[in-house]
Amino acid sequence: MISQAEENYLKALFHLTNEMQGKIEAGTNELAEILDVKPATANNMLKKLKEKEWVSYEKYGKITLTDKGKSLAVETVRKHRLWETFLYEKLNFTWDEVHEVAEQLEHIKSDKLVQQLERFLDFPETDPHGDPIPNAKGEIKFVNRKTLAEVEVGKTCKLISVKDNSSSFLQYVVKLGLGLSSKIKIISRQDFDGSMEIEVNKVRSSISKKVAQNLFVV
Amino acid sequence: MISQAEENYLKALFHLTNEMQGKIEAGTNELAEILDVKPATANNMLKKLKEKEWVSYEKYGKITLTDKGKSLAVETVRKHRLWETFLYEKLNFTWDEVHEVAEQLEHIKSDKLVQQLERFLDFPETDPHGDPIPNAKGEIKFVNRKTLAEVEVGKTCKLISVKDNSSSFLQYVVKLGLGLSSKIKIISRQDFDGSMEIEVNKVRSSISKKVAQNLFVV
DNA sequence: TAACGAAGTTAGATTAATCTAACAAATTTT
DNA sequence: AAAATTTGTTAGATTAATCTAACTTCGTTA
Ligand SMILES: [Mn+2]
Ligand SMILES: [Mn+2]
Ligand SMILES: [Mn+2]
Ligand SMILES: [Mn+2]
Repeated sequence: MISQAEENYLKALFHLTNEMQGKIEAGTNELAEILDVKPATANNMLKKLKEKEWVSYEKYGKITLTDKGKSLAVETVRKHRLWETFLYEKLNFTWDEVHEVAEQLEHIKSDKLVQQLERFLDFPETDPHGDPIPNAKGEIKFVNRKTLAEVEVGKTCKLISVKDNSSSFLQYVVKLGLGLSSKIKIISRQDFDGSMEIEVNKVRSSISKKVAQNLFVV
Repeated sequence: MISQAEENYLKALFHLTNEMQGKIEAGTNELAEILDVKPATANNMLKKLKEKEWVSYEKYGKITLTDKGKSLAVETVRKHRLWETFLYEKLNFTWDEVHEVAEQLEHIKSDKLVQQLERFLDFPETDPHGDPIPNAKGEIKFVNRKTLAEVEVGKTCKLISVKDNSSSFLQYVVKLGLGLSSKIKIISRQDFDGSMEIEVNKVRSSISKKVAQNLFVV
């Protein structure tokens, strides 16, 4: 029986290796970092995951998910995003509130629950942050997207998802007048720090490069 | 922060002491029994619960919940029954399937979730087994009920709740043609073993005393 | 009331998940 | 290539929840 901790590690590895543009392997420290544990702890867990054949990794080497590990991770991601959608669509949660509770709900073990929840939500394709929801077979509908930081000055684009799911970031995004599907026009960009001025619904704001890199657009 | 195990112990104590007719205190062994752990384990946990002032108990003495402990237990019962209702009403679960999943869902920590779930379900008063759902203040609408074993021969009564929530028992109840609100007529009762013949929708069945004691009627 | 069986407790071990501190290897910088 | 920095590992300790085996206390019955 897979534990909650194990599910969290596999999910984190999936985010690091499969959902990151141009990355297919992860390191102990970055894994520890996003799980908010010490590297020693992650290292200890890695040994267990390797033993169970959910990751492949050798001492001092890089970490990758095995097929089995990836499929377990995707199942957890699927549950996470279905629950976020449920909270948002049915229980009046805002998009900055759903993540924390979904972190707990994703660990509930019941195949029927997931299947019925998906039907109840009418087979949603994306969660409240614009991220794709894997289907029952573990297939993920990939959307070609880039970050706002990569868009040229003068162009207009549409926000389709956010990278950082923290409530502080999401609340800031709302404050900028942004939500999923918002049209964003790039007014100007500073060369030296990558900060930029954008226009949303006729309102102009200045945002840092860091912020722009956390907004995915098409 | 209260752990899942602690919540399970408090809930079990609540069932033993507050929801059992004519019982206000529990023993270590029966507590261990319903939680499916060894007496030594329960004893160990009892020390922690006492330390946290959620139970009052002295070595070799009886166990009772403190006010704080009772209120925590009721909150967990409330969540359990709301989730059971959700699974039954919205996700097409049958009444013998809801308990196991609710055992997990009851531990999710989010006040907003509980409050919104209750609203979403339109403030249900009872769960799929006929048990009352405590309100947000922890108040429970008590219904005067007796077990089928106590009903006189010749009388007709109505099933309002079941004591045993195990799926094997619930499936047996369904097989008898029974569900909540079913009318049951007592045809006869054997003196020596308390078994009885009942009639439900013109169909007669014979049930043991044990079964009759697990059916609550008015 | 003494003994017996039931109920309850203690001691010591185990497992999972975490930590700190010290150490080792790998990579980058000078 | 040596030094410095970053990355990763090990050893040992801690906490929560569980177990088994042995022991103690309680309550009932002869
Ligand atoms: Mn989680
Ligand atoms: Mn999300
Ligand atoms: Mn439970
Ligand atoms: Mn119930």
